[in-house]
Amino acid sequence: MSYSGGFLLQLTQRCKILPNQMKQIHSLIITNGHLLHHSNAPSSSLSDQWMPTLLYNALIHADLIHERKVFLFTHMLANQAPPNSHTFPPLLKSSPLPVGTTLHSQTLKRGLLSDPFILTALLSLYARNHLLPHAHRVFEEFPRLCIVACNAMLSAFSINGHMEAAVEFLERMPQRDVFSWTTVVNGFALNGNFGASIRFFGKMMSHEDVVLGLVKPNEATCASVLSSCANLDNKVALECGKQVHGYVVVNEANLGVNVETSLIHLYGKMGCLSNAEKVFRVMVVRKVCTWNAMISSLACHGREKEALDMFEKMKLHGLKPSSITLVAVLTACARGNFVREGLELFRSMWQDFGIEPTMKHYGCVVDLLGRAGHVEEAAEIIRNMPFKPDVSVLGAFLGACRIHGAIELGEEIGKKMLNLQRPLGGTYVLLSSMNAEKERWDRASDLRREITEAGIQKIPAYSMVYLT
DNA sequence: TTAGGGTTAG
Repeated sequence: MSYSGGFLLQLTQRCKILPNQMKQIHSLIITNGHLLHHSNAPSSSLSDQWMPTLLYNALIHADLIHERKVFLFTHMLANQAPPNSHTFPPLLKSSPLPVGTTLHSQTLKRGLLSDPFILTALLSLYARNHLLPHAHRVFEEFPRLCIVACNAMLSAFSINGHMEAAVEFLERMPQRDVFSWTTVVNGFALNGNFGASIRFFGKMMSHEDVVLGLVKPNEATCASVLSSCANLDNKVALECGKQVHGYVVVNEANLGVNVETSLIHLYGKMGCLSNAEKVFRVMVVRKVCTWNAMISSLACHGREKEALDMFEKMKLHGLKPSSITLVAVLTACARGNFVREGLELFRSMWQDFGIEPTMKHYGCVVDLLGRAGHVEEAAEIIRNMPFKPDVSVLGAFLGACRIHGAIELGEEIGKKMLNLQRPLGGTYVLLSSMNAEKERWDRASDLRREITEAGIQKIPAYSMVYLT
């Protein structure tokens, strides 16, 4: 088996090969008596046995697709190019658990298991597959403690929800860098404890690491804490977010696209649309997620038409909408009563953008039809879904049934919802209210009684007005 | 000297 020059060239073009790597590849080809002129050069063949470990490593590192990395790895073994400590980390990083464990034994067999880069990659492999004890065992294998290994261990605790252990570990580390602190700030957020994430950021800022100038929060830290502020959804968090915004403006030459996107998300979610727009307008680089944040902010605050205009603009900028963009745009359609546009978009999203509708998209389109009074069509969508609807989809439908008095359909779906998961007080209340509105008092009070009998607590709803 | 740890949108 052999590589042709054309294949090699294709591979190197697809991968991000550095100039000096390219020179190495080129010189290899020349020393083998073959010359590459241009892309459609006659396919000169290059025997694999001349491709040394270094070249395979460069290709494995550069390739974006895991399967191709594995292909190159097996190719390398078949051609007696011995893998070394540089070969495994990029492979392990993209490996699912079964492949990763095989590679683990390969490193053991080849005597590479004391290499810190390989150990870090193994630690992360087990951590992201929720095998914390395995990760910890790998951590103990490190011949020398280093800060990167500690940070990987911090991340392992965070991913697996052991935040107390993470904090304790961080406090006992001989030294911490900005990665250490960011990992924990983000860890709390990962586990849904946004308040703790913000408080921990505060702790970081008053810790001697920062006070003495040993550590300085960077874009990742700020993006992470801003996202926690947005998710916490209260006035204190908005104020905290504004402080972070101020900090970044004073301390950095430019904010960076991730911080800017988090700011748009924060301001947009809190209803400060003018602030969100101000950030958006002056941005130099905008990513798909930036547009997503702006579109959903507009969609959720009564500016549905502008959200749709923004979507058009995004496409004009040559960006490819993501699954989340479609959720935001469909939300805008549902709330703005753009039924035709929404349905068209939903039906063509696969064809136009290659995006498969998920539960969220179904939820949006059921909401879209339901709000507009097309209850039967909404039911039809649910019946034809390729997977089982969850409470969000059924809930949107039930809401529509209530608004439009479709009591029979509502009862049917309501029952499904009650069977689907642990009974939710809200579902009973909604069903009961629907019956009450139709003056079916017996059924309404039965449902109310079922709530008490099942020992379900309905969390009282509340509204709040912030004074600015 | 081609390598390891933390980043935003629903």
